[in-house]
Amino acid sequence: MVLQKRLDYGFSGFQVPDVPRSTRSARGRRLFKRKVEDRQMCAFELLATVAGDLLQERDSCAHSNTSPGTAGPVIAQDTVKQEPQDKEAPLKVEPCDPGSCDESVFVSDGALHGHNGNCTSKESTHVSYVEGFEIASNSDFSAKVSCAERTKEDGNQKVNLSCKVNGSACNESSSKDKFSHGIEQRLASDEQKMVNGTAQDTCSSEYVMDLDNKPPALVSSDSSAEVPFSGDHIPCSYFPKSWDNVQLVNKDDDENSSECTQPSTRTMNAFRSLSRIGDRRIRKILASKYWKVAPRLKDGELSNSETRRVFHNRKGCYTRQRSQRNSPYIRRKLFKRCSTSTCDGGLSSEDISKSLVKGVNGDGIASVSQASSSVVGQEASFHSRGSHVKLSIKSFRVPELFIEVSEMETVGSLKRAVLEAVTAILGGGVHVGVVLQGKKVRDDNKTLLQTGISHHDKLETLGFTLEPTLPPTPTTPTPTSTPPALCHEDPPHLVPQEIQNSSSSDRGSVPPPADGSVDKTLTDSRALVPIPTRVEALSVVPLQRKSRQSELVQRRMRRPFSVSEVEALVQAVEKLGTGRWRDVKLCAFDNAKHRTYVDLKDKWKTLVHTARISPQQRRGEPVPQELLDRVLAAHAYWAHQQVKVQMKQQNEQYLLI
DNA sequence: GTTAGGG
DNA sequence: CCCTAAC
Repeated sequence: MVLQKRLDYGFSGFQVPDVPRSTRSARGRRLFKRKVEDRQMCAFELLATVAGDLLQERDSCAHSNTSPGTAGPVIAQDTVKQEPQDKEAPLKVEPCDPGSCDESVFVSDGALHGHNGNCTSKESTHVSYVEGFEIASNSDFSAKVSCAERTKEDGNQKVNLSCKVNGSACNESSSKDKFSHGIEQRLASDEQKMVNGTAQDTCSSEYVMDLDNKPPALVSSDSSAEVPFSGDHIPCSYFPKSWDNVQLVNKDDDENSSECTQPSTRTMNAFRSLSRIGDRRIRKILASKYWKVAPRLKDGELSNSETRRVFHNRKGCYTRQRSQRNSPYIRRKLFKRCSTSTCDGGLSSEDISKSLVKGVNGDGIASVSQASSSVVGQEASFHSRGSHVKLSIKSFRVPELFIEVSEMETVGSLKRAVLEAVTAILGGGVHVGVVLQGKKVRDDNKTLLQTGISHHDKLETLGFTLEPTLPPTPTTPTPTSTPPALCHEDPPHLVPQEIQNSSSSDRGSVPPPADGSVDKTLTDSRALVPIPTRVEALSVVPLQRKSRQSELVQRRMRRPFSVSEVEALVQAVEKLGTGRWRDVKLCAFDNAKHRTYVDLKDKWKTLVHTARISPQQRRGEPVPQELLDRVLAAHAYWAHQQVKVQMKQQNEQYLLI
């Protein structure tokens, strides 16, 4: 039995066929490839690793998952049951509106919170989706439940979301009712939009329904049957509210998930296990140097009231978030680091104002809005002492990365490809832009107040962008006429200001943060860390990882040689000759950190080439012909010298022999 | 780390 | 300007 599972991880467009690899047909592979190609895949190690492991686990279960006695996409109610492993009360999920969910049901997750997913259902016919989940704590339910059904007309999935969730672990009945009611309300409100075909726009932190053209219940009892893509994929459009609260289930689940003794058990265990894997991966990533990881919460650390607040917050932000395009973004709890420079009022992290950053458009803009949807219980209090604008950036829109994988590639290859794509971007510099009311704030020297960012102003229109360090308007110092230091004239330290100014932009380095208060705030907060962003699609082919990766790595800023630099180079080469580029560098460009000896060598190469072509063919800032003549002369001279040296050496060797 | 050369 | 083989 292959269960339709749907795990959203905050990325859109990542699809994995729900079929054991061994049974994946050629058609399936083609479909998969097409899917991968059609939908721009987003890249994150998180995504790759999670998805890959999901596949592996799912496959491992699917292999032993045949239930020959079962016909059609039906899972008996009892098969969905999960044997509780802990003493916690089982999570109970049931459809509240059988009429609208007659062919579909529910699935719930409880695994992430330490529940064991003891799910029961009424009138269930098949498990359709695990729609997502909120990871809150192990003391309260937070499963997200959805129903899906196949429309009889066109086979499209119509989504009926009228499910009732009862978290039996939640002892407070009012809380339960509130939660259930909230779920119902929210799901019901979305149902209409879903059916109306706006589901693609429902990429929200709550859930995303993907109106796939595939029927949801291509669930076959025969795992050997060709079920290349049973409408199942891992759209990865959902990102749990707070990865920090993702809790690992107990380690015994590893064994349970591998046992796969019962279809439902297998599935649920697999799901739980997969979720945990995702968590593990997520944690791994979040623990990387690119993230500021908020303190982990231990199991049970969240009280029920906190959980309820989480839910409430979810509800609060839902309507905003669901309006987002189905675009990848990542939700992340980011505690603002309270440093003396940013929190001179002595505010603790609890004082951090609460804002929600969300992905907005294709430009990778994350906008900040005051919202009561703080991920984990941060209070929405603008502690505006000293008129500080306090922002808590919780998410950034993730740029789309196009991952091209051969259909013959393994999931591992895919993972590596995605990883490299991400690494390539993260390895380079990313700087932060500020968008206010849709306009990019370019003046870094303005104060927040002057820009219109203050604690008085509403911050809904404030957004941030993460951009490659390639500056659209380079702040490269304009070349001056002052020639660089020359080895035979000036001491190396007397390098023109032009070069010295450029010295801070060495290869791979991020331009220093602007002194503008906007950027200062952001950089000081350390909340804006290089989440990969790039507007253009990026592609990676696993088989050509190296070359592809090279395209992805942040390129150095292009810094055309000024005439004065050329003159310095020519002069140095005239003296030192070609082939001693390190000496040339030390002699004439010692303080020009952005000019490596390789650069000088390359420049000489281009100078020689330029001197040999007609002036009409030359581009860029014209180099005086006099300099070019000297280039040719020096080049010829040193070439001749080199020949002479070689001849001499050959003669010596000949004489020795 | 440098140099040389292809891309 | 990048990459890398060769040293």
